[in-house]
Amino acid sequence: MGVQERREREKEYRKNQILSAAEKLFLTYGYENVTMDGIAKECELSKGTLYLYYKSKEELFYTLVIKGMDILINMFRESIKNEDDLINKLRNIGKTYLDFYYKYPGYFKILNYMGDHKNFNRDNVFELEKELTLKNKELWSIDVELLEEGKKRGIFKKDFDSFEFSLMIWAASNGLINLLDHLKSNANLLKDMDFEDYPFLKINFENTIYNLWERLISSILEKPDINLITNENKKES
Amino acid sequence: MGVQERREREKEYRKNQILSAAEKLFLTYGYENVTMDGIAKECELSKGTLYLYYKSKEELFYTLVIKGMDILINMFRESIKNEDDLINKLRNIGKTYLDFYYKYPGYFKILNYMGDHKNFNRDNVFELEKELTLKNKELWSIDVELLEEGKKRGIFKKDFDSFEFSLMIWAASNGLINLLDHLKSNANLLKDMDFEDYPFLKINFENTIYNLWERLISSILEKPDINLITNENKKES
Amino acid sequence: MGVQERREREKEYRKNQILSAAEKLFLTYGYENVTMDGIAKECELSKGTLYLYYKSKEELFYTLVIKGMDILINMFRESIKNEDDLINKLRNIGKTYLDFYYKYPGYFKILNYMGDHKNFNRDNVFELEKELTLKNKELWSIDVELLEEGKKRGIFKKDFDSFEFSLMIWAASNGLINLLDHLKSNANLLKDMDFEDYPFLKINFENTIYNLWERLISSILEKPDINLITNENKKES
Amino acid sequence: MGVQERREREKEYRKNQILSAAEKLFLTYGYENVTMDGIAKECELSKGTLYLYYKSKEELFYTLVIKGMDILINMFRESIKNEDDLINKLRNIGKTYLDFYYKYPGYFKILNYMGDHKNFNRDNVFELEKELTLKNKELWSIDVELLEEGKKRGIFKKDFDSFEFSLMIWAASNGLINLLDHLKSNANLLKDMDFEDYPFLKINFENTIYNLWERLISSILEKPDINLITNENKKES
DNA sequence: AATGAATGAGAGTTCATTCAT
DNA sequence: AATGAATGAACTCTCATTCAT
Repeated sequence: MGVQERREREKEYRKNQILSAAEKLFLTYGYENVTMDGIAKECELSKGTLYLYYKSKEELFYTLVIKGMDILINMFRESIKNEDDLINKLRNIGKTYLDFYYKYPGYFKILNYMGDHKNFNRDNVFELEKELTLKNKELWSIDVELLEEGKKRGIFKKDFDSFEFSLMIWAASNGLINLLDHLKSNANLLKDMDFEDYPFLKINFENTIYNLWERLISSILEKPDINLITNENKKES
Repeated sequence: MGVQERREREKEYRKNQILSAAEKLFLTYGYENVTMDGIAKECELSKGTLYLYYKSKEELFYTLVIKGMDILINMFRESIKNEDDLINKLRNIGKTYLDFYYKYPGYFKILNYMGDHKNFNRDNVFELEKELTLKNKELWSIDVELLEEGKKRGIFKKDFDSFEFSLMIWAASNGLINLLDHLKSNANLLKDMDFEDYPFLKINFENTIYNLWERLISSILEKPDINLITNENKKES
Repeated sequence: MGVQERREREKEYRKNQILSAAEKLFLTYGYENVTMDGIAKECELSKGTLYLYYKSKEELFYTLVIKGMDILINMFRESIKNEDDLINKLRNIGKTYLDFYYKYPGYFKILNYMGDHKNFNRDNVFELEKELTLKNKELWSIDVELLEEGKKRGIFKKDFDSFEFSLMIWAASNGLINLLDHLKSNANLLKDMDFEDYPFLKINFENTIYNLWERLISSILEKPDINLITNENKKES
Repeated sequence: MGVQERREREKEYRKNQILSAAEKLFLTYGYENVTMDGIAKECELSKGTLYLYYKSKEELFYTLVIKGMDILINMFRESIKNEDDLINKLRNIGKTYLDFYYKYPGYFKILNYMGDHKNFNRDNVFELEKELTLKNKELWSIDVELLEEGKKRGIFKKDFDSFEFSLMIWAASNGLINLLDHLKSNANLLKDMDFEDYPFLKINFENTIYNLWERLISSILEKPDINLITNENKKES
């Protein structure tokens, strides 16, 4: 019946309404500085209603983390589907991670420096960490396969460990984006000081992260004749 | 006179006594999982006394962050003092950051992903962020100067932005160490799953971070004939 | 007409459906450990529907107490209907109270130590206590009449107050059954201690309560030549 | 020092202050209808202070139960210390139980029909029930020993089980006192109805309970020539 | 008649901070 | 200077009841 369908839709809508409010607050203030009262006020529902849709604050946060991971994985898969060139595939992965941050800065944060599991109940931590680890492995595997294939085809050198390189490039990207985020979220603060002319406020991070990937990719090329993206041809973000 | 001096000394002693207890607890359990009661018990003073020396829990934490930064800055300075070779100086900075993590994992954490400022009072956040930014700038400047000098001497290429590169290499290192820390603190969890044979548990992180630096440094060398540290000559940690 | 009748029947059916669910839960878990959600789930109706038939959780419980009292009264009446001997009539009343406990332990409980009226609204307490008192009076009157008749017929002594004796024998029985119930519900606990061989775990309560009645009845007999039920001829429960 | 002593005394005073408030409320309204807020208000302290002296609501209640048990045991011991006659010793025990109720009605209630352990944490229930059972056994043992000695000396018949009789007389007394208490606490209610002339409002319970004991003791005497306390020589309470 | 989403007051407990001693 | 008892606001979570559909 149409009634049941509508109910289902409304239910889904509410769940999202709550999740959005939670996302906004968790990302801004961190897990322990967000209260259920706060989330209730943010989504203009009563506190009791929150518990109709999520059985605890923990579950609400947990849901957010899982959702973020799924988005990320999908974006990675999409980014290499229609690209044939091996090196470009690698590049796309790098770009995609930055894209993810731009599109979903909240999720990016939650998946990163908000990811220490506080006093979560042990079962939740276990499951959460298991899922995160599996997804991460999946993510890194994409790189590893590309690198291995490149070695076989003689595009990449053979004297490095593909998994280690994959981990390195991924972690490094993470570090850069985190820095970017930190600077962005403190931008107003920095302006209130006398830091307007500080060099890191003028950095084009998009370019910097491409730069990082180019340098690292270049370092494993059998024939490193590829032109780096330099300051001459960077895009303004 | 002597009396006042003694008083001053005793006051300093108390402040340190309290800070040591706070350090032990904050660095182990994180800001919100530590109570003033806990700190009082740890340093065997009464709760009231804590407030005689620090005006709030916030200030106590704040003091620790600053202390951590100072430690880091000093380690950086030390690491290049007695090294003449420009490239080795750069390398030393990379190594030092990892050293800092190994020696002071708690401080590393509070300077990084514990660095989201909770709901600190605005004045404290402002000052804290200001100091952090200044120290960071100081830190990056060391790199920038080395790079600029290298350019002048013809050791490094001239087509890259020194500040951007400095930021990049530092942030990338940060990302790698964070990953290392995350894996370490979840090692037991990962073993409880069926992840014992997963590749990232076997990675030598010390080597990986050197590797990262070598690749990035190599990418800016005018004559990239330097041998990378490869899997053949890595150290076991 | 037929429609209205059907409606009436359906209404009655719903009321019973709800009451049965409530009965099951209240008698098992006690008033405060039962939620309206729980009752709704148990009778497979929505929570809102409950309020269509009973105006509050209180009223639902109240209805059960009254129901329990009616069951008890009926059992008492039945127990003496077909017995001619005066002394046996008295004995039957005693037996019946134990029977009631065995058949309806939940009702026994709510009529006894669950009978402290929580924070019921004053009107309900008033009415409840009024009905309970009336029923109790009815119950005790049965004894009183038997005793008075016995006095008249010269079977019982004349130097005691019938009402006082009736009260005494009833209250004493209550105490014994309560003890039995308490021991039963803590039996597992007692076994977890080293109390398995404790004497009260081996007591045959059925026999004990008969014993009590025999002793008390015997104490008012004009010719106390009646044999007590002793350990020799007790029944196993 | 005197200071420390005073502190100790004040601490003890506070503990009692809180316990008294808790006693008053728990006994009147029952465990679940009393809130920590309520207790705090009653003893004119803040809610937080309660937790300085008792670590939970449960512990507060638990403390009350234990305290009540100790009082009761002591009263029993005292009641037979200076009495040589065996039968009088038995009588004293009966009297003492009623005394306990008159002196400490709150504790009496807590030890009886408020004694179902709600959702207490399992460890507390276990310990509580263990202590209660041990004390009860101690209490019943006094009777059992008296009865056994009486059998040996030829004062009591030999055809009954001492433990069963002890249990019976104790439980019966309990039942009577509970009834008394129930009637007392509903006396106002009963007067608001048209029950002023109801027979149970005129019962002298003190006499009734003596009466019960006399009848039961009499039923086990080898030579039952002892005069019962009758309506002629009863005391007014 | 029946639903079940929504409410909001209130539960037990924690803890940074204050202040009389 | 040092104490630690006292505070009270804030926390997460529960649940009887209401009401639009």
